[in-house]
Amino acid sequence: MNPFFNFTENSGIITGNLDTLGSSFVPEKLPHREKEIEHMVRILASIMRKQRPSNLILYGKTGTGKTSAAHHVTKLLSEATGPSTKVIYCNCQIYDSPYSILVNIVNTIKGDTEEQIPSLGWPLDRIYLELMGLLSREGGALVIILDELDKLILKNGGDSLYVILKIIDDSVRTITSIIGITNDAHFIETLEPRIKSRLNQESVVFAPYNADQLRDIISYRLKGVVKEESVEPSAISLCSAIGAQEHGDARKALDLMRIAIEIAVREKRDKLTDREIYEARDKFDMNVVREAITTLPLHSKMVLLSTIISQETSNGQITTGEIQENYRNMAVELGISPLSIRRISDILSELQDYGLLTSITKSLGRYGRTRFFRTNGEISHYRKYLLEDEVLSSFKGSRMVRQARFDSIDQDEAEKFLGNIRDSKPADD
DNA sequence: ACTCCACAGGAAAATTGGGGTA
DNA sequence: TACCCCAATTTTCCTGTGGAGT
Repeated sequence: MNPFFNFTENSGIITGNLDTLGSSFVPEKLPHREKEIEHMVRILASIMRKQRPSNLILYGKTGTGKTSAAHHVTKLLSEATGPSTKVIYCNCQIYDSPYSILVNIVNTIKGDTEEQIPSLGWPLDRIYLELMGLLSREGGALVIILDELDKLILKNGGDSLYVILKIIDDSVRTITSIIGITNDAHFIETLEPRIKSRLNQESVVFAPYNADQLRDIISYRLKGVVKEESVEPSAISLCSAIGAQEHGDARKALDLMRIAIEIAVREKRDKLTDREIYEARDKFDMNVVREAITTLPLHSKMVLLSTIISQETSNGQITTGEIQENYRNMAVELGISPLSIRRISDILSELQDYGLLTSITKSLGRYGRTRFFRTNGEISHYRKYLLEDEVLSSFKGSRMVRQARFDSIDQDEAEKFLGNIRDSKPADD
């Protein structure tokens, strides 16, 4: 018997495609976002009158439907105007330079029928000219969706945005407009005035969903995917409650539901209850950490491993200096040339951004000012995921000895020093 | 009040490596 | 093949900083 058939036969509770619960799926309707969508439509409607609309900025936390709404509205727009309107979606976490964004725009407009330009090698102005050529040829309208716009500003100031705003001015035959999406409401304030004024934006705020709204959303998305009677109402409520706790994050709530259904199918259970939701949550949290760690570049992994090794032996928070030292030793042992101290400092900040580490900056007076780091999750999990790396797997059995930076100081002082660290309260950010 | 530690983090220079061109 | 351009990454250099010691 082919083992794969086990998975087709008993999918008792499933009646449709689970992908519709994924974050990339754009549903027909977005419950509880009617007002926001109407607002967006009203502004983009200028395109129908061959006028340039204001640029739109969508604010809201993750999983509040900003991206879905942008896709939804632009899809409606395309349907209304036909192929003369081009919509380009650009995630600024991936396309984070003027260069890569322009390449993305040009290649999307060209589509499959024309030869794409290479993602590296061409000078910026040549790509820009190419784009201008395309735009004056195509006419119509161009809507550029810039998702995670704040990441773009963070990375290289307003430069990228400036280039894109320039497209708007320079494209005479094509109406060009931007939809910026961000979860950081303050980022606009950090922009240079010349960019801020050119952005002349309308903003749409996406408030977090509450548990009731999340329940509606989940129920709506579940239609046609699973048998209605096989999902207990309390499971949906629980799922919504968890999503509501996570600042009204519909993405997380839907992800949880999807994982829960997968668990139920795999375990051949015929009902979806709270139990599956709880199991899904545990799995979800683990997966996020695992994904974050295993996809890290080698040097970042080494820095993280240095951190957890130090933390294990000192059972407290450890300083940048200690991590640096461990990292260097590790590099020597592996025969890899270490990165500079400055870079490690940045890597530590990155690890913090990923939520793998937390730090507090503390001044110890005579003993300097430094950050104290601590892992966020289970050290054993971190270690397990890190050691999956081929290069780092050689550290499996071996225990690295913490470099005692107190060798030169006497024991009392060292104790006092450690005491300080333990007593220190985490900063409230 | 002043010093000085051990860094943080900004800015600019240097390196790396893909891709085009002669 | 040698060489130029370019963006991205990393290093080098630098100034700034909070608070225990003095």
